Formats: sequence, structure tokens, C-alpha cells
Amino acid sequence: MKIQPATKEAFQLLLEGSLALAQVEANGIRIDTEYLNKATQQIETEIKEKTEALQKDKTFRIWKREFGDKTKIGSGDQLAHVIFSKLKYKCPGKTATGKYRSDQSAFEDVDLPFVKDWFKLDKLKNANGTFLNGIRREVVDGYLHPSFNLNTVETFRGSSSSPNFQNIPIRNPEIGKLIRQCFIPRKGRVLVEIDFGALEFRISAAFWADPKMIEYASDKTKDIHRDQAALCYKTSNDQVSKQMRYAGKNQFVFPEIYGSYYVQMARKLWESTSKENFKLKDDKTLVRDWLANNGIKSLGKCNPRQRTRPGTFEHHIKEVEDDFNRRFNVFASSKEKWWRDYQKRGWFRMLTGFIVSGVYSRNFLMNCPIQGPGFHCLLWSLIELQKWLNKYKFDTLIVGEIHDNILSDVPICELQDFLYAAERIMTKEIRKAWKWIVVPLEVEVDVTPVDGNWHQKAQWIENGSEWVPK
DNA sequence: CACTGGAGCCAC
DNA sequence: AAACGTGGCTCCAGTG
Repeated sequence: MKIQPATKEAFQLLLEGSLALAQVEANGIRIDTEYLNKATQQIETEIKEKTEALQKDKTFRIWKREFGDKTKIGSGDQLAHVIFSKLKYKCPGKTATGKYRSDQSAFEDVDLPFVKDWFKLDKLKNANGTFLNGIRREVVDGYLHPSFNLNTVETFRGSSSSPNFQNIPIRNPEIGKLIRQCFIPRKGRVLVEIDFGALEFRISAAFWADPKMIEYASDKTKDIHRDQAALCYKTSNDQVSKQMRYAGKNQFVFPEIYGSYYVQMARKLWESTSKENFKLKDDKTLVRDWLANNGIKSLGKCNPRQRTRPGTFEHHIKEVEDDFNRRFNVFASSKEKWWRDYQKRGWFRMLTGFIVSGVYSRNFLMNCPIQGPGFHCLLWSLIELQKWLNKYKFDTLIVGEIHDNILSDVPICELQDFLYAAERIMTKEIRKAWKWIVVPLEVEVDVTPVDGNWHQKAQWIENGSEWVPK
């Protein structure tokens, strides 16, 4: 497959990008090595205790009898064999090679404490193995220097390795805290994380040139993820809780934009409602109960070959999807034309000047022109911000990048100037340079306490004359 | 013993 | 017509 940056502009972006990222790598992130060692010791003790507890369980005796000296308590395959084959619980599916699925959701309906505890232990092992150990292995004199690559990704996004700085836990609050406490600013300083808000949706609107999407991305009172959650769960916009919005974003809007369809989305959205505490914003009503009171009591068969039955959740989500495609009808038609044109030519060009040539799936065609240019907005901003810091001889250091955000280590005396400069570059300068960004861009800023840690980051806002904690 | 690929988990 | 995109890393299981 021949892939290359096609224009001078695209080439320049990669060249300057690699120079700027080399600086980021050299800067490095400060690590609280004392905490890291203490946390490792504690978690290893916990892993040992929890392992011994599992080995006393009667389910483990069955396991032992089955596998003898081949017994490996960490093996998901063996766990699945014991639960689904010996104890005859129903397995919800097989993997590509015909083995039992052994991911956590495959055991959702298994009510054995042994299984719940096994997954708790598995989470701890992952936190220790991949993250705490992964970080410690790479620390040099108290600093971590992850690689930030521009040459590994099909869509011309970036990646990170040794260690991967772009998948540090955050969604699981306990594990997130455990790991993120390792990352600290230099003495007397703060860590600052600057995100593009809803970047991929904004780029989608610009790329597909859909007036209704552009309107959505341009109107501060509108929020596509919240509004679609409301439609999916039959509530008003005001009733959408944080969890509901999260589901709307990750189980409807992104899947829909990147080529999924109502059957898959209905399953996931319905699965979310079975989580405990999946409630409306009033914090009393379970979404599952709310739906039941609104005439939707079951998911439906989810068989793509059968017509959906009115009154099922699946039927409802199909209507939400139809409505989405009607409202964003330019998006719906542009993507068909985009796919047809590619099939004729065998290559396509991104808004940032990159040419992608070769055999690709339909869904790749939908994702690549959004994912690539989204990251290019970040890379362009990082380059400009680095130049600005150099020009004015700031002590602020850019220390990392995660696809749509920049992490910096900032002396408190430079914080205000730095935030104003970053905002200017990321929302104004970039639109002067790249006219195809026909939607406003926004930044979201998080700052840690002085001498705090990454886990303690909290949102800051601009109040008209300065940046302050929200 | 070295290596490989599957499966799972972490992020955006 | 077909059915969610991109990565990195670890452990396990199997191979030679």
C-alpha cells in the first residue's frame, strides 16, 4: 500500500511536527518515583492476598481438577472453560477462532462471587503489569520520556510508545487515581491539559459540509451528544444525566458517524440501561424504568433479517437513526458520494493535504478523513505553541500529547499568558491558516494544584479577564 | 528458549 | 452493500 503525504503543506506538517515532538520527548514528564514504588508494593501485596483468597474458593478446586499442573489462575481461557463448560453457565458467544469469549461482559450473567473477584484481581494485575511496571521500567532520573510517533498510523494520526502515554487509565476512578498520581509537575509548577472540545464532531461537520451539522457545531446552546441521548432514551434535553450523555456520545453519535447501524447501537444502548445507577438527571428515576413507563419494555430480537417490532427498544432506535439521517441528510448523501468516488479512483485526499491510496474498507473511508485531520489540528497547534514558547523564552514545557489534547508543565507565573496563547492558537490562528475549518473550535482547560498530580486536575475557565478554577 | 498470534484491556 | 475507527501492551497458548 502506497501512502504518502501529498502536498508540501502535509510534508511540512510532518517535518515540523517531528521536530516539535522531539522536543516534547526530550522534555519528559516528572514522575513521583517514591509514590510509584509505594503504590507498586501495596498493589503487589493486594494481588498476592486476592490470589490466595481465590485459590481457597471451591470453584478453584474444580478448576484445579480440570487443569492439574497446567492450571494458570490468570488464564481467561481456563476460567471460561470452568464456568461455561463444567458449570454449564450460558456463554454469550465465541471468538473468531471458536473459543469461548472470556472478556468481562461475557460473564455478566454469572452470579458467582469467584468470577467477580477474579475480574477485580485481573484489573489490579493489568494496572500493575501494564502501567505501574511499564512506567517504572522507562523512568530515567525521575523523568519519563515516552515516544510520540508520526509514522505508525494508517490515518496519519500519531501514536505513543515506550511507554504508551495515550492510554493511561481514567474512566475507572480507582485505577485512574492509582496510576495518574505518578505524574507530577516540576517543583513549584502545575500540569495543564488543554483539550479540543468535541473535535471529531466539529471536523465531521466541516468535512461533510452538512449545514445542519455545522449549525450544531456552531451553536453553544446545542450539544449533539446530549440531544441524541435524549432522543434515544425518550427524555427532554434537561433530563440527560452525565452517564446518559456518555452513552449518547459513545453508543450512538460516534458509531453512527463511523458506519455502525441501529441493531448494534440498540444492543449497547440497552446494555447501558442495565448498569446500576443508570438514572435520569433527577437522580431518582432509572432509565430502564423511564423507558418502561414510556412503552418500551424490551430490547427486541435484534435480528437484522427481521423487521423490528413496534414497542421494542430496537424499533425505537431505528426511528432515531432514520430521524438522524433525515436531519443530517447532506451528511448521509455526501458519504455515499465519498465512497463511490473512492471506489472509482482507489485513493482519496484529506483536508490537510494527505493522499491515502490503497484498498480500504467502507468504514475506514468514513473514519480516516475525520480522525487524521482532527489530529492534524492538534499537531499544528502543538507546533505553533512550541514556537511561541521558544520565541518568548518561556520556561513552560510541553510534555505530552493525546490525539486531541496537549499536556504541559507550567510555572505558575507563566500560567495566564500560556493559557491565553494556547487558546488563541487553537481557536483563532488555526482557522486563519486552515480555511476549511468552517466551524468554531473550543478548548477545555484542566489544571492541577501547584506540586499536585495529574489525578487532581480540575477544570478552569476564562472569566473575561483571567483564567480561574471553575 | 525464542518467537508469534489471539484475546483482552487501556486510551481517544 | 454492509454493519464502529485508530493505536500499544500484556498474558497466554502454541510452535519450532
